[in-house]
Amino acid sequence: MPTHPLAERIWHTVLVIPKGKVATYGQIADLAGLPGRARYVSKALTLAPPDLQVPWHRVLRSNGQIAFIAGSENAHLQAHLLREEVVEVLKNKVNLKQYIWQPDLGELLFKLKF
DNA sequence: CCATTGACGCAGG
DNA sequence: ACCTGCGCCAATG
Repeated sequence: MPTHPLAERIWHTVLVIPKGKVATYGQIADLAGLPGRARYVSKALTLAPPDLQVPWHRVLRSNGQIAFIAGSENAHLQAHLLREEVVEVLKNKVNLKQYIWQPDLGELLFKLKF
């Protein structure tokens, strides 16, 4: 079982997104200290061990869209999980104005130890 | 070692 | 709103 140090930073950052809020891939990369590596966030999420319970469904594209192809199984699952926590999903996308997570940096610094 | 691959982002047109 | 190209870079084969 190989270990993924960079991916772990991503996982822990995503774990801090509150229920009912969403973040973007780029935002998570920045907060995790990996600016410009939005693509890697998606990769890391696929590697996340299930027992960690990473709320991957709270991560969206910079325009609020669900990254999976519209209509795909994954897209439906993500939309479902979001609606379960009262996040509105219309046309495969979320209104970021309304649901974007605006973390308190002090708290973030406390919760993430890097 | 070299090439390809992404659950991306952004600037243009 | 839709499309195209380019930058990005760890991981994979």
